[in-house]
Amino acid sequence: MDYQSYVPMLKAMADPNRLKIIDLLSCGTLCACDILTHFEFSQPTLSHHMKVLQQAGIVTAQKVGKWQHYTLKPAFVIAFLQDTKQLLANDADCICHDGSCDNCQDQATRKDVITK
Amino acid sequence: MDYQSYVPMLKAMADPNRLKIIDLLSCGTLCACDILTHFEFSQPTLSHHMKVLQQAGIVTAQKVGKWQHYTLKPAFVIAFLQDTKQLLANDADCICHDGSCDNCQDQATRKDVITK
DNA sequence: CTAACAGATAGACATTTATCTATATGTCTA
DNA sequence: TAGACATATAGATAAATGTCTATCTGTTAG
Repeated sequence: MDYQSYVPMLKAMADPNRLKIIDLLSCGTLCACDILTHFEFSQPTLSHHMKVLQQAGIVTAQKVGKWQHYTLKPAFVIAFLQDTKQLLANDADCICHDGSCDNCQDQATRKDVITK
Repeated sequence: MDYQSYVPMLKAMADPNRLKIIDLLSCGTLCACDILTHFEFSQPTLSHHMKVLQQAGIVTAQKVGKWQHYTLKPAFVIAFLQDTKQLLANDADCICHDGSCDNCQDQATRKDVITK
């Protein structure tokens, strides 16, 4: 599979504060000051986290007057779920390349879990 | 949502080499020496990465003679996909707690993406 | 029993990262 | 135009992390 975009997404998500930000934004667009009310850290720290999320392609920013509006990118939601399913699926994309390795067993079971 | 197990999983996955190990194991059980052939780093480094994956609940180890057999935990596959869907879903579990915030819009669209 | 092999542990080191304070930039309002 | 407000940037620092070499433990085979 292609790790080029998936790994940066995982890195950006692998921080409890940023994960909570994503959770907040899964609700919809929020400005920085609204997000900040949910945390104990400082405003520059939030600014840093938002930059990380943007660079990972998770969030977009739109300036409206004084406010910076942050939105979860639909493309991220789609890509992250697809990449995750592809990673954990034991299917034709198995790294053994031909699906014939001794380890390519229990495919049906794994697929059940992933597609349901 | 509950970040207690999800964040450590994300942390463990957010390294390109460990992600490749997970990809390899999504094929099925492998011993350490087999995994090592796919990488440039040293044996102690692999040992370190496998420990991280175990502590995150992603992988189980079983010693068979000299060999350590590593397997992707089915519970991880299930939990990680569920947590991911719950995080990215814009549903009743929205952090606003009552689904009534101004931002709770476009729910139908997001849900389409996640459940299909 | 000894040597070879698989893997784990210890400790060091360079890099990354999450955070802070101080300050700068940009925007609105009185 | 001045001041208040929202956000970004700069620079510092402590902690975490990925990697290495050296060494240790445990298992198998001769």
